[in-house]
Amino acid sequence: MPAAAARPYHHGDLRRALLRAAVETIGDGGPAAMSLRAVARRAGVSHAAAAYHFGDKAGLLTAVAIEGYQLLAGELEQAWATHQAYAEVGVAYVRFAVRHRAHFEVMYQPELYRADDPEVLAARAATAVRLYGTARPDPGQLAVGTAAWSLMHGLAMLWLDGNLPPQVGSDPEAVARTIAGYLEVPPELRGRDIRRGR
Amino acid sequence: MPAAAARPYHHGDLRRALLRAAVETIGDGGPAAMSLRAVARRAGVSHAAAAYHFGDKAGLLTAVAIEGYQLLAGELEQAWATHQAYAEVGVAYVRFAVRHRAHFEVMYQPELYRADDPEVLAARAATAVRLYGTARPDPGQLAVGTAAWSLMHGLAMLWLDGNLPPQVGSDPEAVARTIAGYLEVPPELRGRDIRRGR
DNA sequence: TGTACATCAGTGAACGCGCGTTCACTGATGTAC
DNA sequence: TGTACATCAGTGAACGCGCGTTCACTGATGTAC
Repeated sequence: MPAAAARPYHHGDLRRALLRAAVETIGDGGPAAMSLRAVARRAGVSHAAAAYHFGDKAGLLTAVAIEGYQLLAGELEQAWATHQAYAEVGVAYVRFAVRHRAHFEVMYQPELYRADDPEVLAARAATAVRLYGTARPDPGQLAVGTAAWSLMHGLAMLWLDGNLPPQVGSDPEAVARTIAGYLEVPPELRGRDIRRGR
Repeated sequence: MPAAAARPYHHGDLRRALLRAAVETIGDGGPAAMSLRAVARRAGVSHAAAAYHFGDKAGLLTAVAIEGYQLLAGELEQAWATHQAYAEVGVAYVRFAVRHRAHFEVMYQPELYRADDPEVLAARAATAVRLYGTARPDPGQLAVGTAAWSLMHGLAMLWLDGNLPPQVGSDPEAVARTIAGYLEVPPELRGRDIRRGR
């Protein structure tokens, strides 16, 4: 067992700690503010340690994107399992964007990381399945799914950028639920419509 | 009249040329790739000239944002004037994002520029009026307008990021028109509905 | 239980680079008389 | 028409900075025997 007083030479779980530090750094200043050096400073290690664990800067951002897509897929799945309502999947999407802003901002800027990484592709595909409701959408599902995704993605983006007028209020999930009601989703895709208590 | 052969010391319209060079540079590599030096190189002048005309880097990006909002407001207004259909305003929004990608990417990252600049605020307000159909939307207009804006903004973002599945095709305006059809817009806000030829 | 050795984890210094900003300057243009 | 002078537009060099990457190294851990 290492001595508890002085920091041990080996961290124990530095990779995870660096990942968290990266997310915090992005949360503070956006993806542009994330440098390997800034992340290492926050984690209290030398910047070479960050390069050691992730190879290079793109490797670290790729890890952030993978974690983000996995988190998002999980939350969308849980929303559907809990509510059985398509609208609530959209609400969960917006909630994820607001609560995990750093992940979200990285995920949707593929030029920041290695978007063709197998783990990225797999995690992103898992997200798409939840958004379209199926792995192989027919044309109708594709159109509705793209509309729903666009609706929630747009709200998330406009919200995060602070571009919406102040009158829309301060509760992004409520806004998401409201505007989801303006989308004509065919009943067979809709699920149990909790807005009307059915 | 200056000699046509050798480049004259005075450019004539260097400010405009630098602005165009900035847009081209952002178009090539995204906002992160835009530096005063890269822009000046592209315009064929010293980088100090760029600082002279715009004060600093944020000043140049502010100019890009202003131009973008003015262009967008003009195109939305023209779309309404031409089609008298709310859906076509949305299509014009997506078209603008695709055709003026560089402007669009800067506009919606307010931390890149001086978002509180009076010209920015004015041009952005002009855009908002076109999106909401009125300068002072009532709650219903606000909700529908936010839904429509989110829908088109989300499509534009997902399209530009390359995040949509390939099955949606290669014509963003057609996709915009399709998904606009899934939005329940009250008839009094809708305008002449060109989808049904009325 | 001990010992040699391989491997893993993290360090610290060095490198070259592009950057934003500043500043004294010079070339060109406009204007007052 | 000319001349002096102010102002505008653009230059080139210099500065200090943070960055990503590389590399020889060292401390710590695990393993074979």
